[in-house]
Amino acid sequence: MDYKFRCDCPFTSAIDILGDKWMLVIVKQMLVEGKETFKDFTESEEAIATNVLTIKLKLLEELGLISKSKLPHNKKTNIYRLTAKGLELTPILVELAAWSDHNLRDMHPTLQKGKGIDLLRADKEAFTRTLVTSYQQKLGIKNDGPNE
Amino acid sequence: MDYKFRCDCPFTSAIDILGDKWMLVIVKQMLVEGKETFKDFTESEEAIATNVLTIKLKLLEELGLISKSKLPHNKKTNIYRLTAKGLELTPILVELAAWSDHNLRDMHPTLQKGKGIDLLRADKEAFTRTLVTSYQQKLGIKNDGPNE
DNA sequence: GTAATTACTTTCAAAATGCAAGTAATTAAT
DNA sequence: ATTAATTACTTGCATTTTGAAAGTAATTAC
Repeated sequence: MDYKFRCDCPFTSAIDILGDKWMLVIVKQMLVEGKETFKDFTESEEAIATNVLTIKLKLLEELGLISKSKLPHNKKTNIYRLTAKGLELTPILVELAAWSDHNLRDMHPTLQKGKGIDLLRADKEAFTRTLVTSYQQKLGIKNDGPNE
Repeated sequence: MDYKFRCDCPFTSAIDILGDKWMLVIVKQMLVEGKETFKDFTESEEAIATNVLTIKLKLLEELGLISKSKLPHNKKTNIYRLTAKGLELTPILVELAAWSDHNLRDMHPTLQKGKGIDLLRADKEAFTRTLVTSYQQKLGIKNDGPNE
C-alpha cells in the first residue's frame, strides 16, 4: 500500500487520493445515505460499476478510511463503515455541497433543495456536526443494540 | 456547454465537475502559486501535460470559474485568472489541505510543513480569507497599477 | 435440494490521461 | 529585415482509468 504522490503539496496530495469520480461519492453514500453493503452501493442512484466498486472499497479500506466486517450470524454480507479518519472527510463533502448549492443551480436546475440544504445554508459547521454525530449514533445503535 | 450530471445530489454534482486529477490543482496553482499563463502551468512541479491543460482551462472558462484575457501590449500571452465564482472554491481547497495535514503524514512523510500549515491549523477560516484577499489584492495591483 | 442473494471477477469497450513531437502566431535579437 | 526564441496550442499514440455486461463461487432462504 504505497500510494504515489505527485509532490509535497497538501492540496495536491489530497487530490491524489480523493480526486476521482468515486472515492468521495462512496463516502457520501455511507455518510448521508447509510449505505453499508456491496449491494447497497450497486443499488444507489449513482450506479457505480461493480468492478470499480470493488477496487475503490479496497483502496478506501487500505487507506483506513473505511472498515470491512461481518455481522454475527451472516457469513456472506460484508459491512463497510466509515472510520474516524473517514469521518474527517465530512467537512470536504460539506464544502462541495455548499459550492454546488451556490454555483451550479443555473447549470443544473434539478439540483436538490429542501431541509438539508436549508441547514447547510444556515450553518455549515452545524450541518457537518449533524452529519457526523448522526452517523456515529446509527453505528452505536447497530453495534450495541439487539443483534439482527 | 451542457455538462452531464449523474443525479441531483449536491455532493455528487460538485464531484461531477471537480472530481478529477486536475481541475482543483489548476485552481490551486492560480490561487496559491500565482500562476497566470499557459507557460506558468506547464512549468509547475505537478507538470500537467499540455493537451490536458488546454482542455481543462477551456472547461474552467466555460464554467465561469476562470477568465481568459490578454495584457495591453502583448498579443501572444493569455492571462488566466480566477473569477469570483472560482474563488469560492477556496474553502474546498482549504479543507482538502487540512485533511492531508491530519491524515496523510504517515503515508507521505515529505508532505509540506511550515508557516502556511501552522496558520491552517490555527484557524481554517482565517487561512481561507487570507488566500482569497491576497489573491484579490494581487489582481488589484496588476489591474490598477502601472502597465508592464 | 433448489433458487435466490451477495460479493465479487472477467472480458471487452470507451474515455481520460500521459508523453513526445510538431505548428502557427507573436515577440526579441542582430 | 531576417532569424531565433517564446507562447499557446494541436496531433498522434501509448497507457491507465472507468463503464457495461456477463459470469462465478459461497452463502442463505425456501
